[in-house]
Parts: sequence; C-alpha cells; structure tokens
Amino acid sequence: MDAPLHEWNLAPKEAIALQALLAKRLETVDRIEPVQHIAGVDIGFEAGGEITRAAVVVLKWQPEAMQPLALVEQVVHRKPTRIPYIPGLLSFREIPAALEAFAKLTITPQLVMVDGQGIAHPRRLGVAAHLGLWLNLPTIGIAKSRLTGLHGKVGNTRGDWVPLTSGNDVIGAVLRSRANVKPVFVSPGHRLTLETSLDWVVRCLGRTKLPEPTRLADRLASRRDQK
DNA sequence: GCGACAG
DNA sequence: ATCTTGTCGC
Repeated sequence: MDAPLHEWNLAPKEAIALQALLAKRLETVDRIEPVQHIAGVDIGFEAGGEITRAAVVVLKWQPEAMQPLALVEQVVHRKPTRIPYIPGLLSFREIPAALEAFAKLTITPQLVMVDGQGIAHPRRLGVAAHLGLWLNLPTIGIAKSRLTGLHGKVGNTRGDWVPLTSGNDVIGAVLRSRANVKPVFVSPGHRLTLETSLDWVVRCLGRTKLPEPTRLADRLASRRDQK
C-alpha cells in the first residue's frame, strides 16, 4: 500500500477522498484461507469520548464439535481519541485503537467480524472494509442499524434476509438473525462476497441477535473489570 | 433548503 | 457510542 493510510487526522474532505481511493482496493471475491480462528471486534468510548476502547476476541472454529466456537484469546486496548464521530468517517476514529489491539494478539485469525458496516457505506468503505485493508484479512461488517441503502421487509424467521441496495448495486443484506428481534445489517468488507459473508454470520449465530465473535467482543468491552 | 446519519 | 432502573415478555 502506498496511499497515505497512515493518516488518521485528515480533514473530512481529505478523508472522504481517501475513502474513495481505498474502496477501489477492496477485493470483492472470496480469498480466504481455511478458517481455524475467527476474530470479533468492537470499539467503544469512555470518559465522554476522550478514550477509545478496542476489544478483540479470537474464537477457535471447530465445526465438528458440539460447541463450534471456543474463546481462545481476548484483548482490550485503550488509547486517546483523536477525532470526533462523523457519520461516514467512523473508521478514522475507531481503527487506530483496533490496530493496536490486533498487534497484541498472539493468534492471527483467517476471518474478522466487525461491529459496523463493510461496503454498505456511502463510498463503500465502512469500518470493516477499511480495517480489512489494513489487516489484509477477510472481514465482514455486522451493524445494528442502517447507515445507507434501501431494503424491503425481512421475514421473521431466523436466517431470512433481503438485499440492501444502492441504485443497481447490492451492498449488503438485512438479516433476521433472531425471530422477533430487529435485524442486523451484514455487508462484506474485504476479500469476501456477500453470499460467503452471510454464510459465516449464520454459521456463527447462537440463539442471539449477534454472531458469537462480535457478541463476545461486545460483552468483553462492556465488562468493567478488564486489565 | 430539508432530512438522514454505523459507533 | 454513552448517560441509566426497573420492567415487560418469551
């Protein structure tokens, strides 16, 4: 990569231009190694937003076991927040802390699930897509609400989904991950198709709304007694 | 000009 | 995201 990826304090105008450039580097086909470990990422804020907190969990994928996902590593990393939240520019605020958290891991996952959008973004570079480029790993965005795109009604059966579109493009899916609960917005980030992304999200679902990787990362982040 | 707007 | 208790429902 030779574009100024190291810039996390760009003015909004420059950040927006960089997103458009980086989006062209995303790989939209499956390029994923045999999955042995899956990471889940969740970023939150403390002290009125002054501190950014990144929580990363690594789960072992063992499809033949009764419990196919087992927690094997977890990291919580904090660092001062540099820029405010601006819709569409979330990755510039969250990724610095996420990268430092990943640097602390002893295991390198083959797949990463992120709390936020993948390509379901105005310039096709949500936080999951942006992070995928940095890590050079397949990523999937799982967001709890919509940022952009249009969609029809989703069935109420677990696994039902409808496409999330932008003009003639399908940029993601609205997935009913659990009956009677608001659906989640799934979109590929880097090195995966939407179909493969949905497969993995569904495979990682327990009886909860969020797939295990991001659910456990969320839970880890909210625990008040981590070191 | 008027809304919408991931976390 | 975060500030925050109890409470309704499967």
